[in-house]
Amino acid sequence: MTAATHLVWLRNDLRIADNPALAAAADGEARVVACFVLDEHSPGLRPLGGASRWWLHHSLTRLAEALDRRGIALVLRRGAATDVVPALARALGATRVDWSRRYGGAEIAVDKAVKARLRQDGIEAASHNGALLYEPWTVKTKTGEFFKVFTPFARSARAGGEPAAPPPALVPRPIAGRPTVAIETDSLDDWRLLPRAPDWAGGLRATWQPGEDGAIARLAAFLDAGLRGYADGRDRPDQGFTSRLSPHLAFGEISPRTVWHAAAARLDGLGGEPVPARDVEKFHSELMWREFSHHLLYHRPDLATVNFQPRFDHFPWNGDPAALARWQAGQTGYPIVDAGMRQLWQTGYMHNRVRMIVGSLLVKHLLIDWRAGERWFWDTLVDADAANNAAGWQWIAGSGADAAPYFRVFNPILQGEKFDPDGAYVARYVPELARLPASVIQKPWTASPQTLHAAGVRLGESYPRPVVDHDKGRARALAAFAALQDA
DNA sequence: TTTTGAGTTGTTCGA
DNA sequence: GTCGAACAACTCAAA
Repeated sequence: MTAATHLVWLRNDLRIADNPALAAAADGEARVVACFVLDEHSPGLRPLGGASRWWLHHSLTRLAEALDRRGIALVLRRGAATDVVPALARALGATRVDWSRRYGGAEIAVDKAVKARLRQDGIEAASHNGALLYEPWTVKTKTGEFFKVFTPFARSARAGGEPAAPPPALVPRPIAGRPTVAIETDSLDDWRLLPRAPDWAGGLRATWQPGEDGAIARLAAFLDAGLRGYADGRDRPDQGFTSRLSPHLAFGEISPRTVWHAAAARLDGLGGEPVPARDVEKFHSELMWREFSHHLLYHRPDLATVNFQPRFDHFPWNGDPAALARWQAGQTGYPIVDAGMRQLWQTGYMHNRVRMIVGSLLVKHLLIDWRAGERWFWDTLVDADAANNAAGWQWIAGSGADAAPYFRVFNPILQGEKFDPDGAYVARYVPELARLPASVIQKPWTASPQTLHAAGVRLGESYPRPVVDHDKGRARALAAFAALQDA
């Protein structure tokens, strides 16, 4: 008598530990087969950006190795998931399929269709919570609505119960669990996820270790070196207080509850020096922002393309392509902005504080539609996440939930002086300014000719003048946004 | 139903 | 340099 087969369909949960879908599939005597489907065919699914494709290649490579050590094969397939997953389940003779839930509109539609097809075929199908601390539909206001303000959302979610502790690690399965028949799988190289001609991924390779082991190592490094002092240090792009777990969370290489509880454990000093409660609370709050973004996306599936506040639909955006290109290239003439955009281009990542500064400049000073920024981030960020990216851009534009007042326009000079006081961040990513003294590195156009000459800076040649004067840009933005109120 | 307090991340101006 | 007020009015969420 042959053992039953369970299929686990992995998507944004590329890990072994605390993976409820994998655990459900591996529960019992059945042999387990895992699959990943590169779906570039289903309607509405957004194609992965370039940086995400690079990350996915390496994450899948690591995952295949880790699964193989547990006697589980990873099958790679390309095509519309509604066809591919049921077909694979039938070919394997699988009796059930498990997966972790996704929260975008198109993703939910695909998953529903897959579930219906499987059940038609008499195959059990079960979805699990592998990505969130709180399912979006479980957090509701007293009147049954979804929350549109962060603080009451976070309070209400936690009042319903603190995040569950992750279960103990999955017990490795014996080699006998391997499938006895050969299963066709795509070659990962054929998917061409890695850039070539040119290979622009050098900076990514130097910065990141994709995969579950990399995620665990990053968490450990953060707990030891970033959590203590996090509440204040997290705003400093020149220092190393941020967790940098975002891409690992985006691909599900580590679960949010693993991260949550690992930070909470440091309160007591377990496994290290005790950390002030304020730092742990601030970090937990950032995880709750991730929850809130998913909450918003679930209730507003078009969050990445449609203004959360409809009155923004009439906003007179100025689509100046030359200005957008300068922003993308890190040539705006505002050093903190250019440092951020170049950090993004080189490493696939940008410090959170700097994301707000560059976003504000694009939307307010340049009056460019936030969706242009959202698309650029989607393509270039290794942590590109449908919920976080869309919610973040709508927040900075003022069109989102719980958004800042329109008159809150970031001053890129002041922000640079406040959060990169020595200019170390600018010097690192805008090397042509590295020799300027800290007093002018955030505003090189104010430096004397002697200072510029001594630092080897030729304004307008080696480094541009500001794309728009701050005071003029601010005034223009306030006028445009104020008109929105009267409309 | 009405009322009330509150709301991630800022800047500028004038004292 | 530091401090408080002004910048608008609105929406949200709960009492």
